[in-house]
Amino acid sequence: MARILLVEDDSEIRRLVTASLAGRGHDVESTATALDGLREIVATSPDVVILDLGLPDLDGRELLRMLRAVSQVPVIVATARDQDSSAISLLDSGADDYIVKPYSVDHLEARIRAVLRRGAPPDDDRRRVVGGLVIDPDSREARLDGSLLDLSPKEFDLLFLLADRSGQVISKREMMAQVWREPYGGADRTVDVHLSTLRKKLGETASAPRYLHTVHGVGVKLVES
Amino acid sequence: MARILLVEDDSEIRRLVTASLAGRGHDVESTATALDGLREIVATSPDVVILDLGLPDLDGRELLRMLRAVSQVPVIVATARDQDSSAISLLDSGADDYIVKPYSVDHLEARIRAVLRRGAPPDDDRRRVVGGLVIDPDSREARLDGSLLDLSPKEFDLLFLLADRSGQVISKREMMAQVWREPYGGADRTVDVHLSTLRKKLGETASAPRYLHTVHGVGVKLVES
DNA sequence: GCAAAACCTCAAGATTTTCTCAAGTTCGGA
DNA sequence: TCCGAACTTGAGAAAATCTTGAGGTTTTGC
Repeated sequence: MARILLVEDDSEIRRLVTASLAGRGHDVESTATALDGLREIVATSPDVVILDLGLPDLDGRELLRMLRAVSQVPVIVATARDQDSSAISLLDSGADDYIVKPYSVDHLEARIRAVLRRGAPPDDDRRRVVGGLVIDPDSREARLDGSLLDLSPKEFDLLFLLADRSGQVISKREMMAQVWREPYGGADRTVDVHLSTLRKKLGETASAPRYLHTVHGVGVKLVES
Repeated sequence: MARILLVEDDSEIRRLVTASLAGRGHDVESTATALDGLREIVATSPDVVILDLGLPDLDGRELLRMLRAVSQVPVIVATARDQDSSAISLLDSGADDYIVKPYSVDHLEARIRAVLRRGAPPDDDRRRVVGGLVIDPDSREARLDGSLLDLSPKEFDLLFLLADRSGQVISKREMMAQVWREPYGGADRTVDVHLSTLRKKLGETASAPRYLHTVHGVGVKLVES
């Protein structure tokens, strides 16, 4: 199911956890030291890392920092109960979840599933992608070439409408109907203004468009280049 | 009734106890060595472990430590009378109860029922982790960077709702429906005020959010940074 | 090439939404 | 019953957003 790297210095625990996760169909590697762990992460890019604190060679926070410099792999930190708060505070140092020892393999596997699920794109996401544009109505985030756009509500709705039917020309009347709530007439300049601000935020102009192409006398369509 | 693992090197005792517990409807496995016992625990996740001290291959305390590293299974330690004090001291090494040999199966079964009743560890927990935020609806505890937050009921429910769908924008209407029980309208400022107190307790403000991000005209979403 | 129509953009004013404080009100337990 | 925590409500201020008017630019039709 998943490729897992266990970094744990206690060889007995390592053996047991490895065996039981492998028994559940996972592909498990393990190392006894932080440095070996780092090496392994770089070499094999596992899906999840389970990282024991209290390793002999490196402090956990230190390791996480180094790890995050080279990888985005989800990390589950395992810690003894008396180090509890320390582990939790690692969550904002780049750890994705934590588990308190002693832990059952059931719990561990639940955590693994959770972090994997978290990273994986949700089943039904309603994202729209057009060229370098990504528009996600659930988080209401729009990105252009990876960087977040700061859009107002109407701007976002408008962009999503256009992206949802990218390639098609959409009339201003239809925009008025979909984004605003006014199906009747009222060909306002309001739409124009919003299109204008959108273009500005997309880094383009009406006369040199990259995405928002005016079709004179008809409407606007969203296509790349 | 229960799935029981007996770890006992004396084959005669093993046979007898197994037979009589099985005769009372339990599902009993047994092993003769500590290492086999560990393996069996990992493989089958029994409900209770009855652990004889004085096993040939490992010291009891040692075994308990290893066992606790991988499992939360309740353990009843069985010990000969002359080792009595040693068994009691194991109680704080992770044992859940102890029984002195020779014991009757009646007594043993009473102990088994007791430890099972005392606390079946929750199968799965429904914790949500978002950055340095940990929200556990089972204990109704929320932690920020490891320290416990003092939240009122509504505040907790609100935070959990947002964390449960972190990354997604949640409308105030939906909060009203989920946290309060008023699916109809009621554009109240109540939600606003609770969000405000939440932000205060999270050590952030609306204009400089760390977790609770307002999406103007739409709602609020919980994401880190 | 010319005029009309359509379109674009700016900037100021209007509107809506949100935030927070403070003052009630309710509810449950001592 | 009384007290206190929790919740609700009201109001004003602050933000953010939306709309509108005016003027300039591009396109279309002739």
